[in-house]
Amino acid sequence: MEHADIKFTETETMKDILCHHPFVTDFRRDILGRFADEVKTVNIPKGKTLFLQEDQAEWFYYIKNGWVKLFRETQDGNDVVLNVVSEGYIFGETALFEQNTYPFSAEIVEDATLLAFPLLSLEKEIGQDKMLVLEMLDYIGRQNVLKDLEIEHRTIQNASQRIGCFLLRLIKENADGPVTLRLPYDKTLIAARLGMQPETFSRALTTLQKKVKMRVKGSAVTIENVEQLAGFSCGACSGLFPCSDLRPECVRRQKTL
Amino acid sequence: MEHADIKFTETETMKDILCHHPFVTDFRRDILGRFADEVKTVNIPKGKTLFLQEDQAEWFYYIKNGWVKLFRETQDGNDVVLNVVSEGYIFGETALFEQNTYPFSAEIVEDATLLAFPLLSLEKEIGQDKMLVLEMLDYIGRQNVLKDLEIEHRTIQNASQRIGCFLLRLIKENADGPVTLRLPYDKTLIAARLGMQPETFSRALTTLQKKVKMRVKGSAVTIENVEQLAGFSCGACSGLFPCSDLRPECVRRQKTL
DNA sequence: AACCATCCTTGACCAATGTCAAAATTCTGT
DNA sequence: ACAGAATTTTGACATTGGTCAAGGATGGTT
Repeated sequence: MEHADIKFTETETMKDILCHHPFVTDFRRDILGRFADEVKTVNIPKGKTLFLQEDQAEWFYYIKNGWVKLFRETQDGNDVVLNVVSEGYIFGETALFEQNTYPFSAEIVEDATLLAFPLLSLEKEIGQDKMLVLEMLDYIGRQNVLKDLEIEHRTIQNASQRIGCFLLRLIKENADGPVTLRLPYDKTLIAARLGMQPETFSRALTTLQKKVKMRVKGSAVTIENVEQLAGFSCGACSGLFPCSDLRPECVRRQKTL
Repeated sequence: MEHADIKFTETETMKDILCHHPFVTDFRRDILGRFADEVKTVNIPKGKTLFLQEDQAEWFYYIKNGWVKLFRETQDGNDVVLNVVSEGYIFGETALFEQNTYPFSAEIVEDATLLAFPLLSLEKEIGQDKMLVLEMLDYIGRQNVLKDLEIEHRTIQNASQRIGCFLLRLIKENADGPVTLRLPYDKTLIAARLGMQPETFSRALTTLQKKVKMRVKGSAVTIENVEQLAGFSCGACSGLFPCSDLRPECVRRQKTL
């Protein structure tokens, strides 16, 4: 694996971008002023490794667009994909709790534009800005709840149900009729994201099409009846569809601490 | 399931207890003064349900002793055990990030003594005490990393490896020779904690005894060679034995934000 | 000690997923 | 449109873990 050859560009529309981000939106947008000077925009092509687990951590990242695989490698050489994240997600900031080393590796899996913030600045700001700490606490607290959900999914949902659940969470709007969507990255990676082998994914997807009204053609998926799919997948989950949120990791909660 | 008939007792040695707790130790012990008035000690027998997922959350808890099962029930009636936690663990505080409803259920699985803190006080103090927020951020941040580890375990370790990993984390000291320990709660529950059926647990434990030098007699387990067990289990993990810490969820990190 | 309830183990069988190899399909650049 | 690479699917089979039912073991109570 090859480390990313990161190209730093101007900070340009930093504020515009960040002002739409859940992590710092809603109140205290002015904090951005302090960060903006130190933020770098980086464009990274598919396939590059951003950092490896245990690396000394200098930056944390905000995803402007693209997809990033967060994963770990076991002693005996297997990969475990913890999550594959996109626009609006922040990662790498938990290095602050782990002696400034990243607790997982990160690889770009679809060409991405990231904003890189120095961890040192975050640490400094956290010590000084009460609102920022609260934002951060809120963000990480909700990540926590989502990770419990992930544990739940990997424990009791079978392969087809996990795929159905994955598809449901890709749906943006509350459409009544048929919904068509495009798989955001390789099927092999989706399989890994869901904790299964590519072959199992392929077969389970076929099974799914026999159980619920839907069609798959390449990376295009048409779900005829969202409710039916939800019935199939969400029965093996403690939550009801639509889950707390369609892209829960990227959305701020309403309440303010 | 029956709700706990909580008996409130005097706050007695509150400070003594809390001053040894990672959550509030190290600096700002004086914060306890403010909490101590509102803390209740509760003794709850095995089998009682403390709260259910989605319940309106009033309290968060610190475990003084005993064991508590944190779990969820799926739509179709299955239980998923997220964790089984004991002395030193804090739970229920994430309700703050979920509109004050608990994101999982909690049941006492071994007679427990808990300290109950009002969530309202926590919320209030968080808004006022910068150090407390930092402590909390640190605590929740490390929980986050541990949950990733749990996802990893449930994804790639097989049944025997998960059991071995579980046993290793029960070992308190760095013993060279044979180590004897007692399973802290029912085997059926350990199975659920590790995401497998009781029958699978039973058989996998037998398998484990064939693969590494160890003996099981009832709830007593003697591990002849800890290194060998670690070799067997930790190969399918991204970490090396001994893991970051023996009871990582209960230990403060060295560094201070 | 005898009884009961609970917990744990075992057997027989089944279902789900993983593995390995090969074929089919899709994608990319020319 | 084509060649070559990469991705995905399929087949055959192995392995793991789940299910159901029965049998032991264990612990507490009388």
